[in-house]
Amino acid sequence: MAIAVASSTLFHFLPASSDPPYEILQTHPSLALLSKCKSIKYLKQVHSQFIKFGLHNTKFALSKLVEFCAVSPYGDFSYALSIFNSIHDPNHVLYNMMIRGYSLSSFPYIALHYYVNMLLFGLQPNSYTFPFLLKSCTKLRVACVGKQVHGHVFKFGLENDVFVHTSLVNMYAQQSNLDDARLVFDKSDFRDAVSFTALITGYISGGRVDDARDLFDAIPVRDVVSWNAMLSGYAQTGQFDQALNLFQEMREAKVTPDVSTLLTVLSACAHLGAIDIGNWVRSWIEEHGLGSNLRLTNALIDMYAKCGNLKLAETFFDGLQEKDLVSWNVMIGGYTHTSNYKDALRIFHLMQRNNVEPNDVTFLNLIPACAQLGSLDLGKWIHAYISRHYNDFPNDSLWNSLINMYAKSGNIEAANQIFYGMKTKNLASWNVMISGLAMHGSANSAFEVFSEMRKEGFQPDEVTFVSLLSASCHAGLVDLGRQCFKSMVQDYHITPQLQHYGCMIDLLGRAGLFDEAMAMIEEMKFEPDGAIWGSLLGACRVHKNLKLGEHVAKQLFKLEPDNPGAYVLLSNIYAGAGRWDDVARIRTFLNDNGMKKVPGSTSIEVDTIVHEFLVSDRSHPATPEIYKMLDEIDRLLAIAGHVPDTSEVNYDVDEEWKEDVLCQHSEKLAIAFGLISTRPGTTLRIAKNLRVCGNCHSATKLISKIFKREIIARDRSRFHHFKDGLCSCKDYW
DNA sequence: CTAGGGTTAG
Repeated sequence: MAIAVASSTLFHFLPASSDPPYEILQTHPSLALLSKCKSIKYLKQVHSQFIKFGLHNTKFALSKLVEFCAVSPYGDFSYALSIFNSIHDPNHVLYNMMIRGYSLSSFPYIALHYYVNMLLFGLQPNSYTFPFLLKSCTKLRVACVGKQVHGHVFKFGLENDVFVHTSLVNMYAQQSNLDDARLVFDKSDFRDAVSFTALITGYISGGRVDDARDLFDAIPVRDVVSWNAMLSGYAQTGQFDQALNLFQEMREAKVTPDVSTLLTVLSACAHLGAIDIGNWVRSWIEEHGLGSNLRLTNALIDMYAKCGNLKLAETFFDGLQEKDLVSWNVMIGGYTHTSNYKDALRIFHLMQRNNVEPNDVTFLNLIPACAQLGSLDLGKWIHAYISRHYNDFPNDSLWNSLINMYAKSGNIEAANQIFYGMKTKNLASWNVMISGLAMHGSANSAFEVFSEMRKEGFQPDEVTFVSLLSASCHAGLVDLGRQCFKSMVQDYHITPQLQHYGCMIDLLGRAGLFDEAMAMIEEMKFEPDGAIWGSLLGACRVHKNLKLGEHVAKQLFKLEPDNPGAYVLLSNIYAGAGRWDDVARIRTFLNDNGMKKVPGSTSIEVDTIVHEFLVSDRSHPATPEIYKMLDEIDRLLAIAGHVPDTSEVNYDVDEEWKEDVLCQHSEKLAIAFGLISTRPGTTLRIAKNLRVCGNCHSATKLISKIFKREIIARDRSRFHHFKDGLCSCKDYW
């Protein structure tokens, strides 16, 4: 039934009347309607009901209306104002409601104005007034106003009210005035979970998580909110293991978790890879009918993805009828975090087809995938999009990420352009630029950028030095590396970390300075990790140092018994020395233990599509044409005098087969595909997941000359820029 | 008519 909508003029200047008995009002049927109100239109109908029943000029009904309009998310503040303004003599309840409404608004100072008016009209504030007023003061963040209101609490003798007391504690805690918060807190006899939690939150935001925990342990009766506050305190400070321990205690205490609890716990599981607790949370969610909660499902997707169960993550993702931006972003991020870059791109393309607008988080997850796959076309598209949308509100991380992407895609000029075009650079911008140059073997440029960085007043950190040392390493500049390491310690007071030693040992080993490299391992305070022994083993292979190689391999096996790469490297050293029995022994060992080498794969982007090739891959639709091109390449290589070196083949097989596998290494397949699918003269950009092998390196040099193509190849650790039969690494890698 | 946590992804 449609009810005439009441205009606010109807109740202007109505004579004040005394309310009917409270009991009658409280059970009046029109009040039940108010709680069901979901829109301002419906509210006006309820208002008409009040008029119909003659309640419209009772203070009780009016304060109910004002409360709803000022506080409910479906309310309308201007409607609250017009009602309040129509009342000649508002009582303290009506004033309280206005104060409450403004305490929730973006103009909390107006609450103070109403408080002053209330006093001017001779009304006494009561125990309900101060919690609202103090909330406004909290929002205002003006310490002296809060102090004055605190004074009024004493003036009106309300300091012993639980709610007022807690509001005071909360206000001081939120204003980072922990001393006063503690003072008020300690003075009172009634410390319940609420005031404890207010103080705990203050300690947490002040970084004093352990003090917060002491308080938490002292709470007589903990409720969900106090558990959640402590849990999120641990989560905020990255102590996810502590958060999960606390959650375990919470379960033992039989406290029912709410949505906030579950969100915090799922995020902790995602960070720690704690899939068991994650599974428990999942079944809890399903048993309690929370499966349709979008935020929880997003958190579940994130948790499963970060724990490595991408399949289940995507099942939940697919099951979502209504996906929001976060759903898409966690799915893309999940794939990026677990190095499934092609899938990250796949989800993004799906997102595009569903007409969902990406945001900066989408790109922060997507750009590393482009970088890793060398997907320069998509990267350029993102760059253009970002220039359009974020130029006025620069997001440093986005630009840094783009610099990294261009550098990793071999386009150092574009990286430079963004870098020097940035209005504000942060430390990460400098670091990412220096590391990009290091990857390209441009040690000189890397050190030039470093001195610019110093001139602009930036203090390098340990990351900067990793990049500088690796630049020295890729260029084989032993003296420069030594100087840099020394300067890091003496001039910049940075204690060398394992990574810094790693770069130095790599540099020294690669230069054949094995004694110095071993001395450095002895000297450092850390136990060498797999990467260090691995780089030294690689150096032993290059310098054919069998004796040290065997020793180093032994150390590596101890650390990483399941890493087939170490065995393959040693096998290569044996093969180089012609010790085929040892090669066979290793192969048998690997086969018996079911250890498979990480398959080499190379990707190349043609017309925005990334094509990925494995060794001897025949899955590509253009396989016949690719292999035809491969034959042509081999024919021309042979004419140019290229003889494959078979010593690098890992397994003891027939010479003929060896050469065959060599010719079908993934990079050669990618290059063959690039040659047949792009116009003559186009630069080919390929990205390999492992290190480039010697054969492919010398073959690619020749290919660049024979086919007159620049080939920019990225391997696991650096770039090779092939042109006119030469490589930018000067055959040193 | 009242106070405390939570705004996800990087």
